[in-house]
Amino acid sequence: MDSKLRTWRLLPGDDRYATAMSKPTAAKDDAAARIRAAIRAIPAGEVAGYGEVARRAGLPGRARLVARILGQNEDPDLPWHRVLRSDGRIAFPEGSKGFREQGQRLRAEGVRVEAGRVRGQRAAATLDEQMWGVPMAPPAKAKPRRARTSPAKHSAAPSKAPARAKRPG
DNA sequence: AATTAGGCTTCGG
DNA sequence: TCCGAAGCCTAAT
Repeated sequence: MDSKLRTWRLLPGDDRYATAMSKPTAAKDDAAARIRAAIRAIPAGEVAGYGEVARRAGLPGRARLVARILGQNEDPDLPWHRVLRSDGRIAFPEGSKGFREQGQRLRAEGVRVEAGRVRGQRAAATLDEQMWGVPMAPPAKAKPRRARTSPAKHSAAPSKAPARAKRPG
């Protein structure tokens, strides 16, 4: 009864083959690995935003990828709880399992969490800020940073069809 | 192959 | 603080 079960493989010719082979698995694994590394690099008692983690991983603009990686993560040692939204709030829905756990994990490290928000450092925007605890100087405001998140469109309607506006915050 | 729904997002207004 | 729009990525149609 095992002769059939163990030997089939996905081969060229099978229509699923092209799909499987076209996936840039290596690149994705690499990105995921870097993201996890960036998260592990956040010291206990400190926090960082999704976007910041992405930046440190060399993936500017892929904040949501960070969220996705965390969602799939199975490594119990990964300090996922140190990753917050850019405004310093916990990303999970208030009252959810994850929300509570993240809050308690952070508090266990001495981080002040009030109403689902971290007080003190609003999810360090930069390495300097994380190391020094405070921005060295007012960031002026010039920050054309946002590669892929938020286009900073100051006017006019989209020339193309309105992209599906996702869930309201 | 193209499109859609959704999510641990983000920025600006 | 809340809301809308834009960009990212995956699984399901």
